[in-house]
Amino acid sequence: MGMPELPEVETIKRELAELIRNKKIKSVDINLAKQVKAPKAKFLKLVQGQKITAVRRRAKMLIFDLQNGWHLVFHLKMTGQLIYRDRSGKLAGGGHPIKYGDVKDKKSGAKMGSLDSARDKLLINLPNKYSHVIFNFHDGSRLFFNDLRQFGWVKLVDKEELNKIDKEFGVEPLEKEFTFEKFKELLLKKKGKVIKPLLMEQDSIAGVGNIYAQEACFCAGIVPNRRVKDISNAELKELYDCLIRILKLAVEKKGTSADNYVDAFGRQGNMIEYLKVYDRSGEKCPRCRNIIKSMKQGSRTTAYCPKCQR
DNA sequence: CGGAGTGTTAGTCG
DNA sequence: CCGACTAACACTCC
Repeated sequence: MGMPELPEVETIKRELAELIRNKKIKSVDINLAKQVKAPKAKFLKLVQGQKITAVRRRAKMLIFDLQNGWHLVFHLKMTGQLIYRDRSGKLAGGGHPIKYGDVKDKKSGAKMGSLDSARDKLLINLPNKYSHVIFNFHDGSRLFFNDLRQFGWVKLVDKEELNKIDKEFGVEPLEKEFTFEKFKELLLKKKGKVIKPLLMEQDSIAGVGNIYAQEACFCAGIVPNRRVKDISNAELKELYDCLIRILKLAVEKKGTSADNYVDAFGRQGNMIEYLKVYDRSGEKCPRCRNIIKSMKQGSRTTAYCPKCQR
């Protein structure tokens, strides 16, 4: 559970933009070829020696612009990580200790990110057995593409292919063009559909996944299996406001680390303590103290409060 | 020890 | 076109 959605990828993007923009890729180690969606020789030829001119995000994808006009596109899927380390191989950011999220695991009570867990220990050892692609920069710093479950990928695309990918995705919910009118128009095009899974359809609204779709529904007081046609205009406005507010807060908190996600420094995000229903089935609703329930929608879990959400 | 659960997305099938 | 389902994978939880 807990995968990079828009806020997590946005966090990595902002950090990497500072860390690797204008750096030159000296070499790339491809340890697991299937995660690189290009012939290896072509990939190495077009990537090695190139300067990264920009780091961008589209939906849940990270894009590195290369000086030669090609682009690296990353999708982290569920357990992908992009972690930067300077030439010392230790902590980025001037040698200060990593400030991990001060978040307690609600099951064990142990502080997450306290370097107690095996995963945390793996994390400070880079490369580790999940470091499937490694970018080595000219200054000795490195970028590790780790992926436990190996669903993530990096593609090498030209401008035309990038445009094609871009067109497959919908509106960016934190951009100006995501107005309430646009939101309504998108939803009402599919008014027979169930709201929560619809919020996650990438070709309508880009970047919303299972966590933030659940949270938006809770915030708006809408039960996640309502059909769009049964939701009033006032409720849709509430949902729209909630979605934007939650995504912005999540970016501010550097994302949700429910499981594998860490930012470009290898730090956990701090959003989990602001989540109201996600992974809280069986706990008390923070609003009405009734018990939070969960249901399956498609193959994914949705948690909701049966009293607060109608 | 073993089976279920975890979630993103492409793909298949009816 | 649509929904339902599965595969890809590895680890955790019960």
